[in-house]
Amino acid sequence: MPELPEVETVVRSVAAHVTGAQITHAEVSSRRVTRGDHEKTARGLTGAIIEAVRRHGKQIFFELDSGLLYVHLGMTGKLLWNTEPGKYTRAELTLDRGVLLYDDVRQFGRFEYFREAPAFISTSGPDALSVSFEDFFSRLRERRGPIKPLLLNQRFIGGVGNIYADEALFSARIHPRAKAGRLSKQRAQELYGSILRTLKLAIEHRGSSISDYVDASGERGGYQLLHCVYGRAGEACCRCGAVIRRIVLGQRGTHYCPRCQRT
DNA sequence: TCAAATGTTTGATC
DNA sequence: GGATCAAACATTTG
Repeated sequence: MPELPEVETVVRSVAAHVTGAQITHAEVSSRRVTRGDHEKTARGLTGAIIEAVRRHGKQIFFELDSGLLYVHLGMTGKLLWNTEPGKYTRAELTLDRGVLLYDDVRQFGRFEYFREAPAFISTSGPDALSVSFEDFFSRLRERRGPIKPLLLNQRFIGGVGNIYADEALFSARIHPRAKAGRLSKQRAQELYGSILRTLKLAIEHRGSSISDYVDASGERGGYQLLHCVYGRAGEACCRCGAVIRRIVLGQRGTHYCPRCQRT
């Protein structure tokens, strides 16, 4: 479900409620989102104090006074503050000042306690909002494949998902099949700037709500109204009027303007 | 009934 | 060894 702007919005709304709170009780029912050991997560969280909530790419870290809670929303995960648990509630944390739920229909997400930061965290690439152009460009040049799937690769940069990859490529006028390593420095600069601008603007609009994304307070985002290509196949390009096309690239639906975007 | 959905991991293949 | 690609995961919705 969520990409960097949605995760950032969730983190901000959750952090405002839970920073400094103590977890008095933890119910964790899903073995899937805890990768097998839901009891470990429930035990580790009980009694812990939440010192901070951070985001790296699409990953969320609740820093505790002992250990950490790692949350990845996957496709359908939600963190909800002070709402009633439902059919898809996978974890319920009772805090000294309210209740935090983890809901996840498809259970592609994760909600897991670790005493020490696990190794897989360091395999994630630099956050899309923090990576420097030099780093971005030098690693871009090593890649021979198409640019779109590379932007979705979280080891390349963290945080860009299917919506914002398509929107950023449109903004930079780059075709999703363009070879990553063949982009000129100038076009790479254009892309880098487009990624940052697109993500920051989406954060200002509190993310994109395509189907059911909501932040911790149940609020929908507004950025979907500003999408130029994502979900607009068959409609007119807002820049040139050509018909927006949808193809499948790297197993993901990919939307682009065949006239504006060059390889 | 089929296709598609804001994502990642795994295993095969180049 | 690395990059790339398809399949798998589970469920809903059109």
